[in-house]
Amino acid sequence: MVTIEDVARAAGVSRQTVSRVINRGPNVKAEVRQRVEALVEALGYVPNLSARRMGGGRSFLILAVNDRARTLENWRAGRGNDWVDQMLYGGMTECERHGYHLVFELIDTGADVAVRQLANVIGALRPDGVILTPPHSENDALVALLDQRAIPCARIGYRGQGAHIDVYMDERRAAREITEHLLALGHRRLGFIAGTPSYGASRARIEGFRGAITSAGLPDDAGFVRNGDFKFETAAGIVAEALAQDPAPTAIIADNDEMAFAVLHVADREGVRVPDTLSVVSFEDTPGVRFSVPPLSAIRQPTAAMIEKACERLIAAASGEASAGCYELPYLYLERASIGPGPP
Amino acid sequence: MVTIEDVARAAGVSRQTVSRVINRGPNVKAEVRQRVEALVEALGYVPNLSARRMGGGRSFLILAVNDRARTLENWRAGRGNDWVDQMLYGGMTECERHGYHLVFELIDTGADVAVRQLANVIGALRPDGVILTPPHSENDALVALLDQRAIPCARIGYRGQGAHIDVYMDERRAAREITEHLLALGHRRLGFIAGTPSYGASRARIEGFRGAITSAGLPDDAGFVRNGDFKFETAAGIVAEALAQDPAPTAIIADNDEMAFAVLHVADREGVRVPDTLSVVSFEDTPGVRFSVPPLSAIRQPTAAMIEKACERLIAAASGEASAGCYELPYLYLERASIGPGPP
DNA sequence: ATCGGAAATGTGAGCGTTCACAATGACGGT
DNA sequence: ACCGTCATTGTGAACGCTCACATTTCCGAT
Repeated sequence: MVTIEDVARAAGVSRQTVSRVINRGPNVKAEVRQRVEALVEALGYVPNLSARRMGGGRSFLILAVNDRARTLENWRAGRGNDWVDQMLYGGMTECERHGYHLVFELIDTGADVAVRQLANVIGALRPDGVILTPPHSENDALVALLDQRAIPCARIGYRGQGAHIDVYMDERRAAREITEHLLALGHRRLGFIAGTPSYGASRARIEGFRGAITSAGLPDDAGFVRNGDFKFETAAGIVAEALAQDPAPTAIIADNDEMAFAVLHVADREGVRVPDTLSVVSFEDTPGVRFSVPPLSAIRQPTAAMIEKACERLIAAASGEASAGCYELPYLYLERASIGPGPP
Repeated sequence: MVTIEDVARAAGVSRQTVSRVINRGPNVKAEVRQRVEALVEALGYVPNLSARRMGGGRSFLILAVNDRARTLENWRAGRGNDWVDQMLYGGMTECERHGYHLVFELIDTGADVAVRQLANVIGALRPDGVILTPPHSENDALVALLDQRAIPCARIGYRGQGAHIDVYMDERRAAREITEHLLALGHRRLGFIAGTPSYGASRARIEGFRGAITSAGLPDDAGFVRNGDFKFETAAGIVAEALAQDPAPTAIIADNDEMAFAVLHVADREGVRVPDTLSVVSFEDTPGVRFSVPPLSAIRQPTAAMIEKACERLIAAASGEASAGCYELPYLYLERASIGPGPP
């Protein structure tokens, strides 16, 4: 393999000058820079990342951390992992732009285990930045560890005090807006099937849902909230019960696609037409929703964009820029056939 | 950060002895080994991968290469990327088991570009092994580059001469078996909507499909083949035309889910009931198929298992074991409601 | 011509490992 | 007690880069 020394020799300069050229450092004569660049190209020289890291302390690696249980569960269930997929998309694209590489790892949820596992990974890899996704983004012990090791950290789906890089969307506003949208369509009896309360975004959405109902001057029982667990079966039970009420809800918001599918399924079984007598909206928008019958309207987290932003800020941080801050990204609302006007 | 030297000092041994312990080398007294291991744990020592790579030539990195166009297209279309997702699952799980890390990269399709891009990535990362997925697994220039750099390489979905690590499933047999299954159900008029002919697996499946028809003693026109492009629209056109034939096919096999969805869509539009008068099978099985109406029967590539196997063999190769060879993995056939008996 | 200072370039050291080899220790056989 | 052998441990050097600093070159002002 050709090293920096080979290029230096060929160009008749010292390795440090070649190093300056690669790193776009100042104080290199234009003529020399060109000559070196040509040689780099001609010899096919590619700087060795390990050596760069040894010499200069930068690894050109960004570590993206996901929750093991949640990720594996999706995989094992054959359910796919759109979140992971979107992360990869946003992360890789941005990393590539800056000559960085993305390494994806899973760590467990428990506080102690998580810290130990993260310590191991950053010890081995020495990434220039770490992306924490829910629920790890809410784990202060992990953030403390990274702070102590002076590794910049970006939290996804979490809004802190501005001392770190926080990238998120406004879950509450999204829930509020979609609820207002349904109210404007004439719905007066709404249901929200939430996920587990431990899920921060879920709590925020419930707030938004309730807020919209209250602000519209409607009685509290115009909108009911039930906690599911993101699973089909549980949600199906909740839906069956809800549809049996009198008056029955004319619109249901589900916290994720699987539960929204349960709504469609039960509605079909009970002879309730969607969207004619029941409107359905989901808070996830995995690829499958386009093929459900009818296709689901959904609010989608800007996952790829969030990870892209996180990478961008982390790389900036590694380059010495000040980059902490709170970055709110807009969500997408994708209206499809599962939503329609309320009762006359 | 604590280094090997710190551990050595604390244990009262030399760094080389600590190195032997970490690498499970021979010739270390049990008592010393224990003492060192305890200290490693106590001090939280984690070997620095960059330094390891500098000293010993091993990077503990596996590089997984995917096709950029195909991957990005899926992402941009909001279609998700089950393949990538499955790769990650199988790859990470296996890498983690051996203290390895998986790095995922995209490269373009053209021969020259691909070689240049791969050269850049392996130059920077110096991975201990590279996984090539279709269509790169069929690109000899890439394999030659890796051979020249002495980096072990695993090809997914391709069967070579045994000089490399090839991991694949028998596409032809899968197609043959599903066709035979349809014939056994009484279908006598079958259609195969293939992808683009440049896709090797697609060609193999066509062979299997035709083989089954012929072996059953049926005339060639009992099974027709049409080339689509994996896209909904094109497939929809093909299906509309096919269903208008007399006699119309009673079973259609599609090369991927999107085209299978097109079959369902057109059938519904034309008033053809699935599975009553038309059976549908897909060759992909992304998560969404479970939610289609009716759910699609499908043959699924053992993607995660293939990548897992590839990683396992690559890591073995990096550890000095002989590991080249051809590894055929079993596919899965998932029968769902889209398939039924043929006409009486 | 001379000098000062900035721009351009070069030099030694060090990053944390492993390698190849050297040195020491232990143990059994004579 | 002594030697050979093997097991165990230690020692420089090297890997390919960047850092901090030293040196040289250049240019305009005196």
